[in-house]
Formats: sequence, C-alpha cells, structure tokens
Amino acid sequence: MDIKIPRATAKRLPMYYRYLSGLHDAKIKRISSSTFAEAVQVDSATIRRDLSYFGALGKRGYGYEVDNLLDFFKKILNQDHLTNVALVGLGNLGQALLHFNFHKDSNVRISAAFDIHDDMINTVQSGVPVYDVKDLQEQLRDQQIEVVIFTVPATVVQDLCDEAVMGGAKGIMNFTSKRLSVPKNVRVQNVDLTNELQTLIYFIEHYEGE
Amino acid sequence: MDIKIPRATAKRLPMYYRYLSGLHDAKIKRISSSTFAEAVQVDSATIRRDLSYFGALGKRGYGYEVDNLLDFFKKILNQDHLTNVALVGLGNLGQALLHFNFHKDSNVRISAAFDIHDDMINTVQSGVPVYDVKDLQEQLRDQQIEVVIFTVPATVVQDLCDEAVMGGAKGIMNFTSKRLSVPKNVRVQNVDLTNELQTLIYFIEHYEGE
DNA sequence: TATTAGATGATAATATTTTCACAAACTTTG
DNA sequence: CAAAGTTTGTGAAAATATTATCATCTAATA
Repeated sequence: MDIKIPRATAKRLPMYYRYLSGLHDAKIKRISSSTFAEAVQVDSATIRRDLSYFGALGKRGYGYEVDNLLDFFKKILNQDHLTNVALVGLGNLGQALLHFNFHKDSNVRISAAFDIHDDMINTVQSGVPVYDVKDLQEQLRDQQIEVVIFTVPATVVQDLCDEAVMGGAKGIMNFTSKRLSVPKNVRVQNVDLTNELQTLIYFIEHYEGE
Repeated sequence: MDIKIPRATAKRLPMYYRYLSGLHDAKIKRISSSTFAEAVQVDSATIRRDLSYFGALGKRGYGYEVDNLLDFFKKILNQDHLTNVALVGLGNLGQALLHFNFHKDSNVRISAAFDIHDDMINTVQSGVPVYDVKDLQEQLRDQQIEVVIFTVPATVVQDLCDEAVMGGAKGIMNFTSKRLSVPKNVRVQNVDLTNELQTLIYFIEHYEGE
C-alpha cells in the first residue's frame, strides 16, 4: 500500500474512482481499458499503466472487474472512512462550497466553518457550525481536522494558513491567488479560478486546433 | 508572437502576471528570478527558462524590469482587451462565480448568464443578464462569446456543451466531474473540486513529508 | 479440446519538463 | 576605469510522464 506512484497518476485516481462508481451504480460488471479511456478522456495505455502501478488488477483478454477495482480504489483513496475538512471564509465562494455536497460520492465532509463576521459566528449554515476565525487553531486541534479549505481574501490567507498549520493541518486547499509557504510536510493544492480562465483563453489564442 | 511554448509554461503565465501586477502596484521597479521564485513558489531556473521562451527579457546582473515584463505579459495574455465569457447554470457555484469579480485584475468578464429556471430568466443578476438556456447557441453566436463556463449538473453538461460548440464556443471551463467530448479545435479546462480535494487527501496520506 | 479474437501487463521508445551549473554580460562601487 | 559582485540565459543532464509495441493470457465458441 506504500507504493510510490507518479504524481500525474495520483491526480487521475479520483477521476477513475468517480467513473467506476458510476459503472457500479449502473450494475456494469466489467470494463476494458479502451472503453474506460473514452469515458474519462485519457489514453488507454495511460490507464493501463496507471492501474498497473498497483499490481495486476485486470485480467488479460477480459478487462477489469468493476467491483474489484472499486473496492481497491476505496481503500487507496480513503473512501472507506469519512474525512472531515474545515472551510475558512464564508464569502460567496465559501457559501457555495458549503452548499456543495462533497459528501455525495466522495466521503469528504465539511464539518466546521470559520468566519470573521459576528453575525455568522455561532450560527449553523447548511448544517455546519460556524466558529470565530480567531479560534481556528484551537478548533482544528480539538476536532482533529487535518484538511482546510481557504476561501478568504488573499491578503490574510498566509496568516490564517500559519494558524492552521499550528493547529495541525496537513493539507490546504487554497482558492486565493497568493502562493502559500508552508512546512514541507504540509501539502497545498491551489485552485485559482482566474488563473484557469486566463490559461484557457491563452490556449485558445495560441494553440488553435490541436 | 506565435512561438510555441510548453504547456507547463503556459499554465504558469497567469500566475506570473498576477504577481507582477502586485509588484507594479507596490511601485517596485525590478525583480530577480530568485526573489520571483520565492514569491510564486517555482524554481528560479524554471522562471528564467519560462521567460526566455519569449526572448531575452531580463538584464544580466540586474534582473527583470517589472513594467517591461508586465507590458509584455499584458499582450501575451490578451489582458489589453476585455474577454467576455458566458456562465451556464446559476446554482450555488454559478452564483458565486457571478459575484466573484474576475474583472478586478484579469480583464475577463462574465457578460451573459444562462439558467433553466423561469424566475431567473430575463432578470439581471449582479449586473449580468440571465437568458433561457434554450437560447444558448443563439446568444453565444449573436454576442460572439467564445468562452463558456459550465456550472450545471453533470447529467446535462454534455448536451449543453454540444449546443455551446454549435454556437461557436472555442473554450469550455467545466466544473462538473463529467469529462466532455468536443471537437479538437475546442479547448476544455476541467475544474473538479471533489477531485482536487481527494487528490489532496491522497497526497497527505501517501506522500507524507516530502 | 483446439482455435481465435480480444485485452492486459510489461517494457521500450518518446516526449516533456525540471534542474543544474556556468560562461557571458551587466551593475555597482571604490 | 577596473575589479568585484550579481544575475541572466542556456546547453546538458536528470527526472517525469506519455505513447507504442508486443508477448502473453483469458474467454468464448465450435
């Protein structure tokens, strides 16, 4: 279970998992890498390669057993237990994420929210308790939350991030454009929407037809 | 201006632009690749390499002139004119994006929104007119919009995407977990939040300390 | 049971991206 | 103006990631 697989592969795993879930729900029992490939828009050779890092999961001349694969991914992706995460910043985006049902097919749940505004603090929004952002460190520690999502202004995110790390955070999802500096045992995932959009536009202009 | 630069580089450009904007506002005149590197968390050699694809933009023994670089990036990233985009689906996430001010420092503006609900259609939300999603193709064509953001349920996104493409869309930003199939002259950028979060959790569990 | 079509797993070949390391070129200073 | 100190730009090497190929192996069928 401690195999080191390429990052690029790791990034594709949740997508694979998602698709397999769908197949399972549709009661489809087997899948070939080429069919799989078409659905998730990844080359079939890449899929076989990705899966083979974990050992021989498929049968030659047959394909992959959906339920097998799914069980396997469940363990690999920690989908067999619930992961609680904290959400810091209840502006527009924060609110949207709060409503957004991660739990649905991902076993990830926002279990605590933080904000700076008095009228929010100590209320319950979409079933999630809202705490004062001042108590971030303390609450993370008490609730043993290791994953934190930041939807706050870029100007304050580094300070809050430092707090979170002191509270024991191991994973940060950063929606601001500020790049965070963290100890190297902490992982940051940046989701910069403006960035993505600009990249998209750049590609349209400069890589036309490819 | 038609130099083919690596994709990996292209993805970093908006981030560079953003950081340079900040420097400009702070009236900082010069920047070295190593300082730059620390701020955006990219190796300095990578930055120098990235910039060098566009020619010799820096001065040896001195660094890069902020305003020079910025002007350059403005052109490269089409920041010298406004790009209008359409937003399809005004659920939680859609609403959040509508409020979200892309325009602020990016010259990208949501100029049309689409939804299926009667009570939304023909209203103006956050200054943006909302149309019936039935008219997607027609409106995109009329308004010459080439970039479309989808924040709709995964079950309908492919159909709407087909409509958009017929309406002339060249770039799609897809917030669903469904991978879209499009003609190859159309570019898709996937932003799958569940995916990102699961990847983050995977990395925390399996790549501890690195 | 023998045969064949189909599909994986493994390996090899490419392609891409990052990093290293240093000469060349510039700035600054005395 | 010369020497000392910086910093770029880039060739070469290393690290990552993708794609192609093919020798098996399985399932199905006659």
